[in-house]
This record gives sequence, structure tokens and C-alpha cells, in this order.
Amino acid sequence: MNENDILRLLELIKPFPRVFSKTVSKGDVVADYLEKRDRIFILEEGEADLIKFDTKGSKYIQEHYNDHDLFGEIFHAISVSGEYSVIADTRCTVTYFSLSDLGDQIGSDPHFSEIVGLLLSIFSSKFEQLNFHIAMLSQRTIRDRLLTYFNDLARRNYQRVFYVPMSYTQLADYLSVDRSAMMREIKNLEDEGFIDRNKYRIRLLTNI
Amino acid sequence: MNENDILRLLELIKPFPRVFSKTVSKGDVVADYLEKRDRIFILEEGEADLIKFDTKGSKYIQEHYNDHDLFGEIFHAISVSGEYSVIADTRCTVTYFSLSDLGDQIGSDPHFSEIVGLLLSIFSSKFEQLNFHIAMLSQRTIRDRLLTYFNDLARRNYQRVFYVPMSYTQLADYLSVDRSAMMREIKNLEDEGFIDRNKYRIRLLTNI
DNA sequence: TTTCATTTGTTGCGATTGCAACAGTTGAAA
DNA sequence: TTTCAACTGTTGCAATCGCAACAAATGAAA
Repeated sequence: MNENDILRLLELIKPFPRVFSKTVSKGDVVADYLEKRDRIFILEEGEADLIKFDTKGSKYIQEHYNDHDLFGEIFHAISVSGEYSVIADTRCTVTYFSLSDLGDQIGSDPHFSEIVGLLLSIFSSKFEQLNFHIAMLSQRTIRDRLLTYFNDLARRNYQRVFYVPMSYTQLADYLSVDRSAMMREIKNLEDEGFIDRNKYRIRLLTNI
Repeated sequence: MNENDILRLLELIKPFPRVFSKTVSKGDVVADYLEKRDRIFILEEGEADLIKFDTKGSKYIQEHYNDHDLFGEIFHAISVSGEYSVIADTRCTVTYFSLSDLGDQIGSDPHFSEIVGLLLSIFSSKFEQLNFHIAMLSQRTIRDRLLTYFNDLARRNYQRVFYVPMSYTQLADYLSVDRSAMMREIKNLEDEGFIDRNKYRIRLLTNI
């Protein structure tokens, strides 16, 4: 996601009456994903987690958000069972608005076309993320999912070396595979000379 | 997708100079997915298929489009390998435009706020589709993917009975599983009393 | 520094899946 | 009406995966 786009959008829309800001303390609920809504949240300061509450009562960290990250119901593949909340990891300031509200308000704004452009570029990049997720999940073996994911990291880093940007527990969740089976497959990739690994630092040794 | 939204959007944007229409003959290329673009196509009349050309030369129908369907690069999980084209199945008329172009043009239009609203509602529904696809692919067994998909069909039909809206070959592709393994699992679901099936007509016999 | 919860790393085993192969069915074009 | 390609339906088998279980490592809070 382009951080400058987010910052510029914030600057432009903050004056609108139906664009809200709030600050929540660590541990507080930033947003509930209980009802289907068209709100978009921009995290201005702090860190927060998207948490899934299982039907059995257990909870998992589904995503982690930093400064200038963007989240909202419409961007998420809320799984069939369970409830979701975004919980503040540290003290957080968020700005949020409802998309349909925004549509009503920006018409008369002199920066109207810039705002629309920024929204479209944010949407494009979200579509791209979701589409990549689908392409990765369409791979049928753990090995192919890992390689698809690693190649994308390498491509976006312009390097064969990169750091996995989340814990392996979270990665297994993102790839939607069993964690232990994923670890086994990572070990296989190392043993067979496809990758070189040192904790979260990975180097791809082959093409494709 | 709400067909009325599409029709109203067409009505509003057709007058713009950078919104184009064309008619292509059966078998012709409607759109190439070779380059990353931000164009959106609306099929006004006719039928078309999104075709994937494998690295081995084989080709598959990935999606099928009817009147008033909407497609474009940003809406698709273009898989890692292979090329894509949209090919006319019958004589087709399409209207298309580039999103960024549209952003530049609608600012001065008296209906801008309605246009933005329509675009946002179209995007919401695309996000919903992609998110459902991810939630379904996150299920780890063929059985769970089938039940997730069937329950969604039933929910959207307000009925336990529904027709699978594509061939089983295409369904296996959408669920990203082996076709024969999927057929085996469908048979198991029948044998175990979860569903009742007659070709493409399915009735769910249990909850969840 | 100690404690303790979380994460990583590893393995055996049974269940599920993909693959290959082939017969039967269907439907559209010749 | 015949032909033929595409799709459905089925099975055996080997590969892969999820699950359970547990030890080791890590790191944040007390």
C-alpha cells in the first residue's frame, strides 16, 4: 500500500463532517466486525490486531496493523464461523468513515477528483492483495504455496533475500495449511536446495 | 451483482468522451489480460469466456460472462503462470473505460455523486465475491469447501434447493481441487445423507 | 534474573487428496 | 441421424497432508 496516498487522503478528507477520529487505549476495541458495514478505518498512530474469536472460544491474531495501515469489513475474507474484532495493541488513533457517506460529501469539494483517484488507487491495491491471496491458495501443495509466497516477497523486494514479515504460526494461517506440515515442507525445501534459511531470513536459490 | 446498478451506471457514463463501446464477432478477443491495466469492461450484449492459456498450450474456460456482467484485470486472481484473454462466445457489445480516466472526467458532471456511489457499490460486491472465494479456499478439505460453497448458494437462493450454476469441471477449478476427488466427495456427501442430488440440482439436508 | 506463555521444531500415523486411466453420457455441429 | 469432443462418473494407488503430541527455544513481564 502506498503510504503517501494514505497520508494525502487523510489530509483531504479530515475536514469533512462525517469523517471521524478517535483514540483508544491499549486493549480496547477499535472496530467490531459483527455487522456488515462499509466503513474504512485508517490507523494514524499505534498498532492493532485483527482478532478472530473461534466458536470454541479460542482467539487468534489474524492480521497486524501499523501506522497508516487501512482496514475495514469490505477488505476482509471473514471466514464462515467465528467473530472478529480489531483490538488496540498500543494506544491508537484511528480515522474512519463510511464509504457511502463519503460519496455524498465529496461532490462539492474542490479536490473531489483527487480524492476519487486516491480511493481508486487504494482499492486497486486491495484488489491486488486479495487476488494474490486467491492465486496462492489455488496452489494445491504446501510447497507450491510457499514458493508462490516467497517469490512474491522476493519480487517486491527486488532481491532473492528477504525476511518473512510475520511469525511462522501466522504464515501457516495465511497459507491456510497446518503449521507443522508447513515447517516440514520448509525443511524439505532447505534439504533439497531450493532455499537457504536462517530463522526469518530466506534466500531463494532457484528460479520459479 | 446488482443489474440495475450496472444499467444505471452505463446510462450515466456513456456520454463521456473516454468511455468507449465496441462490438466484436464470435471468437474474437474482447480483452487481453496481458498488461496490468485499470480498465473495466461491461458486457452489454452477448456472451464471453475468460480463457486461460496454460504454459503447455492447453486452454481452459475460467469464467463465463452474460449480459451486464462486469470484468477487468483488477477483479481477477490471475494465476502465477499462463496468459488470459476474454473471447466472445457470441457476437458481443462491450462498454469499457479506464478507472483513472473516469475519475478525471466525472468531477464536472451533475451526477458525479451518483456515479461514485454506483462504482462503490460495484466494488463492494466484487470485494465480497473475492472475500468469499478466499474464505472458501481457506477450508482445508474438499468436503468443507463444497459445503461452504453449497451453503452460500442456498443462502443466496433463500432455499435449500438450488442449481449449481456451472459445470462440475468448472466447479472443481473454482474450488481448486481435483475434479475426480471432488466427484468422489460429492458422492460421499450423498451416501452420508448430507445432500440430495440430481445432476446439477442439489438439496441440502442438514444445517451448517 | 526468573517465570511462563507463545512460538518453533520434529515425528509417527491415519486420512485425504491428486493423479492416471477409462467407461459412460451428453449435446452440438456436420 | 451420425459423429465427436467435452463432460460426468468411478476406481486403485501413491503422495501429501492434518492431527496429535511433545521438546526446545524465545521473549516479554514480573
